[in-house]
Formats: sequence, C-alpha cells, structure tokens
Amino acid sequence: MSTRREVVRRALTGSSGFRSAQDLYADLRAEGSKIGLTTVYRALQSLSDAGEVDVLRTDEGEAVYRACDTENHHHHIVCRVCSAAVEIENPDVEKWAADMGAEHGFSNVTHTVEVFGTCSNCS
Amino acid sequence: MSTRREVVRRALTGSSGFRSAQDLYADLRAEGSKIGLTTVYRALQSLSDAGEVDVLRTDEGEAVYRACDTENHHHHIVCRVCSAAVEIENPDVEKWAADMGAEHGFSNVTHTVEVFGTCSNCS
DNA sequence: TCATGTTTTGACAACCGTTTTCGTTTTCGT
DNA sequence: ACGAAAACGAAAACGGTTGTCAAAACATGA
Repeated sequence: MSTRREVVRRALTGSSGFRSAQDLYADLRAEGSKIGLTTVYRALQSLSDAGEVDVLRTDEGEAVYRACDTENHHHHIVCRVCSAAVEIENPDVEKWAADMGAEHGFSNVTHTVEVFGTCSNCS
Repeated sequence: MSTRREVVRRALTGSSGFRSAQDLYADLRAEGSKIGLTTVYRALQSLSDAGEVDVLRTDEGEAVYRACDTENHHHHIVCRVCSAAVEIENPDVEKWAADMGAEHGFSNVTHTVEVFGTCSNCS
C-alpha cells in the first residue's frame, strides 16, 4: 500500500462531506504536499474500486468522493451548499428496487438513491 | 418555438430510452438533417429547463435525456445495456426522503432515485 | 417589395474534469 | 547494495459541454 494513497485517504477522512479530486489536490498542496493531480485521481480510483470510498456525480457531472463510516450498502443526505453528508438507510427501498426489477423483467438490478437538501448550518 | 427544437424533441420521442446529445446529433445527421451539435445541446437545455424532458447522468458523467410520458414526478428503471427505460413510482420513497430531511435538519429536500438492470431483450 | 432589427443557427474555439503517456524516482525483495 | 517492479508527476491528449461570433432565417413596418 502506497503512502500517497494513505495521504489521500486521510485527506478524505478529514472531511465529513463529499469532495472532488481537485478539492483534495488543492487541500494537499495547500498543506505543503508535493503530490500530483494524477496521483490523487489514481488513489481515488483505487480506493473506490476497493469499495473504501463512495462516489457520486454532481449535477454538473463532476465526481465527488466520501470516506464513509460503514462499508455496508447505504445512501446519503447531502447538503447542496457545503456537501456535508449523513449516512441513511432504508430496507424498504432495497426491496422495492428489487421488486421493480423482477416485475419489469430486469435482471442484475442495482439502484442509486441520494437525498439533497440544505443543512442546518447552511440555511 | 423553433423548428430545430421540435426536431430534437421528435428525435427523443422516437426512442424509449435515454439518449445523449451526441447520439441524437448522430441520428439526425444520419437522416439527412443539417443541424449542428451546438443546436442539439441548446434544444435539450431548453427542453429540460421547461421540464419537458428528464435528464440523468451516466456513471461516466455524460448527460442523457428522455421524453417521458408523464410530466409528474417519477423515477426510472433503466437498462444498462440499451438504455431503455420504464417509468416507475413509489410514494413511500417520497415520504421517506422528506422525513429524513426533517430528521437531520435539512431543508428544501429533493431526491434522485434510479434503478438499473439488464432488460429482458438484452439479457 | 424593400429596408431594418431580432432571433436562430452552426462552425469553430475554448473550457474543464479526467485519463494517458512517458521518463524519472522510489520501493521492495534478495 | 543491486536490479526489477511499482509508484509518481508533468505535460499532453481526450471527450463532453459551453461560449463566441458571423451568417442565415425570420419578422415587422414603411
């Protein structure tokens, strides 16, 4: 396991919200690291492949990452101002998604569910 | 209302699945239209602003569009091979999202829910 | 019909996030 | 300490999308 990857993981863990690769790169450079942008992208790719971080896309198509507390399947409620996020669960939605798949003849069913709002700090 | 906009709308309506701007552009050129890519983007922007088409982002961050049967709030189950989509609803999810927002102090709550799978034609 | 102002259009360039390339540096096993 | 393999970073390439701008289409009034 590379040091750089750990540095990126730590930078991500230091924030409770979703961060973009460029955000993390800026943070790390600001604190004196000589890391390259390419390496940040590579580390995030690898962390997300390993399932250690969650990824989602903003409305603008930018990928943002978060180091979550649990590795289990869950969803988020995300502040659209500061990107802070809370992990949430809903077994009913899981079942519903599976049922919908079966009902319409879809196999290998997955789903994405994200809730957005303005958090109490930002409103 | 411009003709070009109608042409794009018709091209979208002709397909049951989600299509990208570039897909639609290719289709229209293939059928002899002299439309420009910029115009396709502009038409889709305007249709989506007007709420006449639904937009979502692929995993790769590409925007894809669909002309849905209803203008009411709904979700989709989308084939990850051919992009065919079926409109689905779930009042429970709507309520749950709102409840989660309230519970965690988030205001102005919205949500995105998409289900993915392989449709019967493609499996 | 013709002149004039407005809107729409499309070729092309610019943008921006992300990935590829490639030469260099670091790490690791022996 | 040595050489192979992996990681690294700068810069170029890439792909989708948006901005620019001049030309074309359209509308309006004289």
